[in-house]
Amino acid sequence: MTIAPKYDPSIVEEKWYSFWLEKKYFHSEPDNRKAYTIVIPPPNVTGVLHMGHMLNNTIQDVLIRRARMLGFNACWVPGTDHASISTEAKVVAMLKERGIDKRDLSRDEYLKYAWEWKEKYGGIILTQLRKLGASCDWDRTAFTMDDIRYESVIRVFVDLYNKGLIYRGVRMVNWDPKALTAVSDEEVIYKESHGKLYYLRYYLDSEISDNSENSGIKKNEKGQYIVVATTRPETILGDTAVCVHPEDPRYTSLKGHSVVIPGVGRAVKIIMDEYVDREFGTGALKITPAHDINDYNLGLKYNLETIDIFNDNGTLNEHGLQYAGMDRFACRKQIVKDLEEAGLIEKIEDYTNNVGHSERTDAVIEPKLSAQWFMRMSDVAKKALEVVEDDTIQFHPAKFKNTYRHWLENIKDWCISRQLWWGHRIPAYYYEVDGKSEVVVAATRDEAYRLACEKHPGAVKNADDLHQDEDVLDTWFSSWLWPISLFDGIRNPDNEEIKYYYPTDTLITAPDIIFFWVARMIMAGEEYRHEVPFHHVYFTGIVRDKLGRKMSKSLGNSPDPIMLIDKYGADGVRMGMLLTAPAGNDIPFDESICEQGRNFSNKIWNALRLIKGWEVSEGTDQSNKSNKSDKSTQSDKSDKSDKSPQSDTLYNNNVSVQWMEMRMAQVLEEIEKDFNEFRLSEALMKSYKLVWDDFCSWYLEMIKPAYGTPIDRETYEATIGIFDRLMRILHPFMPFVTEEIWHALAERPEGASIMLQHMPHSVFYDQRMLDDFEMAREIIAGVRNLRNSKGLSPKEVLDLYIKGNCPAMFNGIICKLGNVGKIESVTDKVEGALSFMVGTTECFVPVSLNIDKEAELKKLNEELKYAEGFLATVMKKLSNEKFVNGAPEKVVAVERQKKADAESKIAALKAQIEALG
RNA sequence: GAUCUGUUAGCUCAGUUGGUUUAGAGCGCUUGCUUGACAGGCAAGAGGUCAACAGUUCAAAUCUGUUACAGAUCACCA
Repeated sequence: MTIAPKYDPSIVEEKWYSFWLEKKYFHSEPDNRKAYTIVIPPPNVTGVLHMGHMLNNTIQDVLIRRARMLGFNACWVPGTDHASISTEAKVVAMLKERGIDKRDLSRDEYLKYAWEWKEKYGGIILTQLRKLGASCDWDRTAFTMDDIRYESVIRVFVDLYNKGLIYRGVRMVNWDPKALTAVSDEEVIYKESHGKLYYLRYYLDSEISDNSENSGIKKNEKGQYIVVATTRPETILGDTAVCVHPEDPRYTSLKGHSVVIPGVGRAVKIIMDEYVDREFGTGALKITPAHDINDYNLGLKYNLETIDIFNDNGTLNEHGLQYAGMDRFACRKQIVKDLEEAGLIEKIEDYTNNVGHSERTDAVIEPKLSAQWFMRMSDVAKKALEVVEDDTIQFHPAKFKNTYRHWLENIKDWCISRQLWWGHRIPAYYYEVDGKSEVVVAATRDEAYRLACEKHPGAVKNADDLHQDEDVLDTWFSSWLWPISLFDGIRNPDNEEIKYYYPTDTLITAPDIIFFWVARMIMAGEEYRHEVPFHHVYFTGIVRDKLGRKMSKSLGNSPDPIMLIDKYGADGVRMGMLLTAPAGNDIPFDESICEQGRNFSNKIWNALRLIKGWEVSEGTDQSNKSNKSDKSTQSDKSDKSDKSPQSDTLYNNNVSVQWMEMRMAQVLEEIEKDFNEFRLSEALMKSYKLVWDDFCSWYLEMIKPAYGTPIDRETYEATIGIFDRLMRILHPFMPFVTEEIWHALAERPEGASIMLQHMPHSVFYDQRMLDDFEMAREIIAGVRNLRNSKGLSPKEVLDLYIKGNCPAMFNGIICKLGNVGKIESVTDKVEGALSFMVGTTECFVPVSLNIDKEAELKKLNEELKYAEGFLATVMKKLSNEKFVNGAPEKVVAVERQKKADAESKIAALKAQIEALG
């Protein structure tokens, strides 16, 4: 049988993924096992797979595969969200390509195109996830706008409206002039931008006498004026007042006067309010109630006129005078030019401030007054905070609790309406009564009609006369129901599935949507299930490039994940991503870590090749295989005789198997702990080392038969069994290569899969034996080091004399791996031999070549210096009376042992130095 | 500006209620290997005054305070 020397993931991955799909091994139905549920953070339909998805979904797959192997009924539900704003942009672009203008379409016609687009491109990410090995229950694939989810959203809206938690009102909202919709506070990203601060001259409409020295009133040939600083000179068109601080001596004389808006000619009142910061600019503030939230509030307080100067798309409307029709930024340029020419600008300074941008379109947000729907947050926020504070929901890492708390304690009402067509249309219906608009909210038009008739009998003739709200709901208003609506828990709160799968177990997501999504899911869970939606939230980091920059399309610094998979295999990429990704830490991504993953697959592959290449001998003589190995300890070196186990292969193999079993149990214990604490990268690293270091580098070398000789069946079987379990441990991380190896290790029944096997559990292990092996390992390393540093050939057989404690159990293994001819215990040091120490044990290796005395002395003196330094730190403690009396007995005893060991080591080193010198 | 979190080897990170032979891992680096599984490999090795200072303690990478730097979240004054 020949196996290719290099592992080729491409064929293997294709093969096993189809196998899993065909057997429906990812599918889950409620049964009598405990459920372990994960709902995917729905990627939006406009996206393609990026590195963030790779990380996020790899983690989900690891957790779900592990849960499945631990005996849970694991269910990972995939899906996508409709992303109203982003999709709108895509669909409009598609229409444009076909020569269609959105404005020429009716709502229904437009939606037909939108669905067409969604059907065609909306599933790309989910398809790509299959290449990653994601074990999602694809039969459950959901979409935020499919029937169940759509209806759930509408019902929730109606319910919250009836509970008084949803209201409609005219407020200052964040307007996205590109998407032509309002967005929520969370969808505004403030970016530092370099602008100008313009100092404008507002002339007084009438002369006043103010002779005070520090008056803010200036004068030139055209008259008296005050200076107002602004970053947005175009908004003067909407000014309806100028405000100064009532206690600002510069402006006290202005009380009751008016000033003229430069270039506009309209006179506006001077108002006095403490809101103004006297230190900033000139201490005089122009008030534009229609375009600034603070100005708006002042407008309400002083009953100012509100002049909206913008159209929805950011151009100026009829209030923009000669600038009407211009874009707001073009207008700014022009108005500055005009004012300058008119001598109305005092000065212009460079200025840096933060400007809000739309998260989706990057357009500069325009504060705008408009009628929108809002959800009251204060009560739901309180509950959502509680369950995180008391750890009913645990965040990993926990530091995100702070961020979460801060947001919830300062929460504002959520603007949930969007002026778009693609989405869940708000179920509010309007009609007129005596010229006044009335509204009813109901899940269906018929129901709305019934309500309207009840409220105002005779006002509406038939259902078709009701006018439904044109707006749709924020996409997050559907995502926040995801853990519930996926199992139809809104429409059918008592159905089997919701009761079985909810609450879900772990949510894996990026920290940047902690408010958008995590917090709101918790609110929805409390509101509709009176139960949290998940018990753990695992926050991943952000994938960055080597230079620490975020990966983005515009920078072009993001590798194509599918290309990476083609190059390194899905297992390799999965491992690469996870190795450097402790929870919440950013990942400086470098392709080379995927290479490490690929190399690991290859290493496992080659271990298989080795084992499969062995000839197995039947019916071996078992004479030397008594159970003495179990009792083998340091003390039994005396019963070593001519029949020593040093050359007894069966004995050595038996010891090796025992050691490997215990080592595996020990590491499993640590891995289990890591998983409980969501330390996935640690768990992976430990698994990696268990396979590569302990299994490949040590265990396989220990039992490897000499060339051309067979291995005994018992050891062979044990090795297959160990390999089998190692693959199971690794399977959640590297599903493909482990499935392939697992099948190659033994004949499996038709349809068998590693993904359905039980995860090995830690069992009892003998720490003493593991410690003894550590010592043997150090002795082997010592011998190898001697060869290396002295230029001795690995082929030259050396003898080893040991003075001091040394467990004999591993002597045969030391001989094999160190190429040692014999090991003898001595009571005196051996003359003319090279030496090294392991702990307090001295090892001597006689060699034929001349010993470089000087080099030896140098090495010994360095060791001596270290040992003496060490002893000094120990003595410092022991000579401190307070330590000896104050520290626990155990700690003092350890220090005493350290002292004794150090002293014996120093003595041995000194003796060796003396012998040389 | 406010709050929070960090700072440990060249890089990325562990280090759990202070004490376990004067700090661990992976990668990288250095040296030597055509070793009958694997150069996508093997063996060995070097590398850190735990950001700085002060304090608490018998004992500090670990607890407290100050400073410096970095990051995150929120807010934002024209």
